[in-house]
Amino acid sequence: MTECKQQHNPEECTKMIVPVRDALEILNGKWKLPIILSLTFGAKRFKQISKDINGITDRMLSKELKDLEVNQLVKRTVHDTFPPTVEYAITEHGKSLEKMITELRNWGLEHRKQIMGNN
Amino acid sequence: MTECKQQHNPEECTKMIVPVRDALEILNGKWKLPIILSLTFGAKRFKQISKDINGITDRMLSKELKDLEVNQLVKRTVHDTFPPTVEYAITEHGKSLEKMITELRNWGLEHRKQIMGNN
DNA sequence: AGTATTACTACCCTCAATGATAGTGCTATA
DNA sequence: TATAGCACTATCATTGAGGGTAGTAATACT
Repeated sequence: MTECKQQHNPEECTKMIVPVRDALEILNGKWKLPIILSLTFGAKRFKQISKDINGITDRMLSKELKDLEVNQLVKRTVHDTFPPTVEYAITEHGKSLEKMITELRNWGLEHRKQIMGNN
Repeated sequence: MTECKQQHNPEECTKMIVPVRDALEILNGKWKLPIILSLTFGAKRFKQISKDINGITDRMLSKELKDLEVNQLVKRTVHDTFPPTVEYAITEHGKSLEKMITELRNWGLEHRKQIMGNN
């Protein structure tokens, strides 16, 4: 971490923030990270993902999967069986989110403890 | 990481997702992580933060700071000088987000490279 | 006298995110 | 026969995130 104190170089700080905002733009909304996490446990089909993620609607899942595909985080594969089955898998690039999601998850667990404690 | 394969134990996966969703609920929106990152470089005043974060309006900054305060990620201190100055600082609990934000930031930088490459 | 700064609050508005519900074409199962 | 599952798509409605503009009380600068 470089320095970015109030009195020093405020523009440094602005620059640090940019890639965070980039990332947030790709991963925005309630559902993208849960979907990615679900797929880190193996390729899955549409209905399977929707069962993993409590409360997501088909409409949202469909849309979010499309977004993730466009951003190369998820790969969609159609198998030409009868009936055709569709499988979603995480890409290498998607896997690079694993560490970050783990940190987020741990923080979520910590936060719950923290809030419980301070009542 | 415990196992959570399609054929094995789908409920495991659901459980893994819960704390991620908890975290996302606290940190949602475009602005909270940028604000926290800005404050990891030292306590700052309102206008200073708004200068660090390009594009945020006073209205949003005010609201997000309030949210962060409620969730004990940011501490607000009023100094009774004339005129009174208000200082925002990150809490210990807020600091526990640092690793996660660093991971997110690195991913943001990686992602930019990735997307540039595949055109 | 006029303008700027600080740390906001109030009001109004728009649009994107999300939710609810239903439908489709096909197959498998009871 | 009918019921259910799959992988969606379409339509409609709602909500909330976020933006635009303005105002305020106090002081400080020019």
